[in-house]
Amino acid sequence: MTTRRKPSMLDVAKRAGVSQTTVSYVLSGRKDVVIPEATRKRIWQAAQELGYRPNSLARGLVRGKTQTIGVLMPRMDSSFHALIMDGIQEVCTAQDYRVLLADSRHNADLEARQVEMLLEHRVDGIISIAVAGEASGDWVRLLKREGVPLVIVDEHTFEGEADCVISDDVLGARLLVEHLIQLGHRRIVHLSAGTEMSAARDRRTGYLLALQASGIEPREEWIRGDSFFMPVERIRQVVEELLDLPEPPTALFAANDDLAAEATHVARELGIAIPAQLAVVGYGNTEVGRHLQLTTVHQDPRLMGQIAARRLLRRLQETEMPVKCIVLPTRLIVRESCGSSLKTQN
Amino acid sequence: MTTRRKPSMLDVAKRAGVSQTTVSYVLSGRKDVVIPEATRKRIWQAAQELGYRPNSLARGLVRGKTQTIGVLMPRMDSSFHALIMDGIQEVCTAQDYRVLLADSRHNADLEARQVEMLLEHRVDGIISIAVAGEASGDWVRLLKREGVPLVIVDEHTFEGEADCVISDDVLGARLLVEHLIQLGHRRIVHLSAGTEMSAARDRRTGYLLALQASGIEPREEWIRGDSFFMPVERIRQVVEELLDLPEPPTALFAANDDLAAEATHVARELGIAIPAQLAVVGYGNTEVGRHLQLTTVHQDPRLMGQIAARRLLRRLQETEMPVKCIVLPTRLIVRESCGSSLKTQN
DNA sequence: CTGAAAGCGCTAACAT
DNA sequence: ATGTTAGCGCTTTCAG
Repeated sequence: MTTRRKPSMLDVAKRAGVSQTTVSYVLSGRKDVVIPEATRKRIWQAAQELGYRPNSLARGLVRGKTQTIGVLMPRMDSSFHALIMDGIQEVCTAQDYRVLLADSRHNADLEARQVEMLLEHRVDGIISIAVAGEASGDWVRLLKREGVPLVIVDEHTFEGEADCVISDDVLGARLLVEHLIQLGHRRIVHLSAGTEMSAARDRRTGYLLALQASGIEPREEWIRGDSFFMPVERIRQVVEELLDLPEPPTALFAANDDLAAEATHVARELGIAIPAQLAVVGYGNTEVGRHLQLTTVHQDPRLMGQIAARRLLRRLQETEMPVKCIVLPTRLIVRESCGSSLKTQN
Repeated sequence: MTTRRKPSMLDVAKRAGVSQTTVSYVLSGRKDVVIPEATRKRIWQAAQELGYRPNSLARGLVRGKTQTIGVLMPRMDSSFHALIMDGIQEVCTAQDYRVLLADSRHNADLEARQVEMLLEHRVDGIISIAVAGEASGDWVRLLKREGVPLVIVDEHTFEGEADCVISDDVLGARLLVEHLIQLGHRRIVHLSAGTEMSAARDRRTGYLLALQASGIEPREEWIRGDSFFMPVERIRQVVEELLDLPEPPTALFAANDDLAAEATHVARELGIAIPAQLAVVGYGNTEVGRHLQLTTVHQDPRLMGQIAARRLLRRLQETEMPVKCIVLPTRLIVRESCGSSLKTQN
């Protein structure tokens, strides 16, 4: 049995009795060349009969465009990242763009290599969900030099060098903490996600701003934690430190809902009643937060992904648009975990 | 300013004073051709200086292999899917394979088109996370005909036609329901995920098996629900039907933790105490389940993804391996939601 | 050990 | 309205 080679355009051309060019015109649906309906029919049919399948590698090679974007992210594990991806996918699938995935596994070196990989694949543009840190500036600038459009989601460190899509976390955190203050809390601690990512920094900033605006002097020991991705044991340890303070806090603001959930557990295990003895608030309005009746700030990761994808696809067309930073509004979601009697929808 | 074309291998060859062939040998690291260290050095340096970047489209075109696998899935939203993806990514990144993503958005037609898309991109193989249903058989067989390796995760409908990686859901569900029965429950209802997906069918089967083994006659009205992806309103409605039965259930087995979480909420809103008046158990051992102290069955989606990827990559090498179905073991996780006094770790 | 040459499958001037 | 032709950037016999 001879393994039959995959049919090429030339095969289709022969069978339809036309040139390869005509086949190309018809099959790639060019509207600018006029080709009689009869010819088109013959070609489609020949392609059908042969089981012809276009080769996008060849097409990409000659066109210099691949209809593919690269998506770079630390890992595909948190639901926040997954939902951003879902938004990106939704837009890309609808606009017939493909998505090539690349993860950095939270490693700056790998991140840089993955960018190279995406470039070798000649992606038309890149969306990066967060970045590994300052070091990422190297490849951000590389992309700019090479003219490869880039949109960064949930990180504004490189604002001005690339488009970005973020949510207004300074304000969000501030609203949250002001709410706690209004409820009478004065000793409010912050389970932070460190200073590497802008989202984490912004939330800490909003926290400090709220305290200061109310004349509460923030204490150094009130802020602990260094990443959204601390291992569970580390989170628990940090929470314990926070709760074991000589003057124990009456409220805890966690940098996201997952951290808040973990804090809730630790507190419960320590016999601390929530919200009676400790108010806990999170950030992000995730499923976990909903199930735990956590007061939080709403974020819409899927929407962030959609907006980022739309922005990128648009920039693929209009190359000269000025770079901008799209800031999504935030809003407070009050639930039981902070002991407030006020209720909002959802 | 002249826009300089991207440097090609030929440019590197000229600069290094060798032929393109030699450059190709050196840059693609072929061990079988002997090339003096001096020449290699010159070539590497020339490439460096020119900022040469290989073009994987061209390479893929001539090689007929792309070092890329396609991953097909309904949507990138549930954390279950995200974790499977994470496992796949981990293995692929480590083995220097790329991942091209394709989602079907829960639509059989789109799914078939996405398979075509992946084929047009000449992916070396495909992993499908679940499938849209019976109709997917068409493309499953297409891939087989075309010799494109396929691994299906969390679905064994096409067992025998493609490799698959699933968990032992019949047993898992059975263990869960038997546990409830041991606790004294007799009226146990099932919030089902329908019959389209094998995982959903298997859990229902395990449920029925457990009842029958204990001489409990399952009633038709005890089983409600038709998908893992019902909108929240639909879930709530179904749960209410289940709880409103003339003879109300004392226990509810939900097809996964998310459904169980939703059921928990509905029950609470109805003033039903959990676990005192209603035991609730889920499936999957997700974060949500953990936070809600849900009794459940452990699954490891990341591991499923890793195994699927390893299997696929291996099959890319050894083409003739017989197709098999890899079944992962399950185990019960007892927590508070079922009112059991027994505790297991985590 | 290195090079010349023939494609891989497709597109896009440029004819006709 | 369709065909001719020249690549896109790379790999791979086959010669030397």
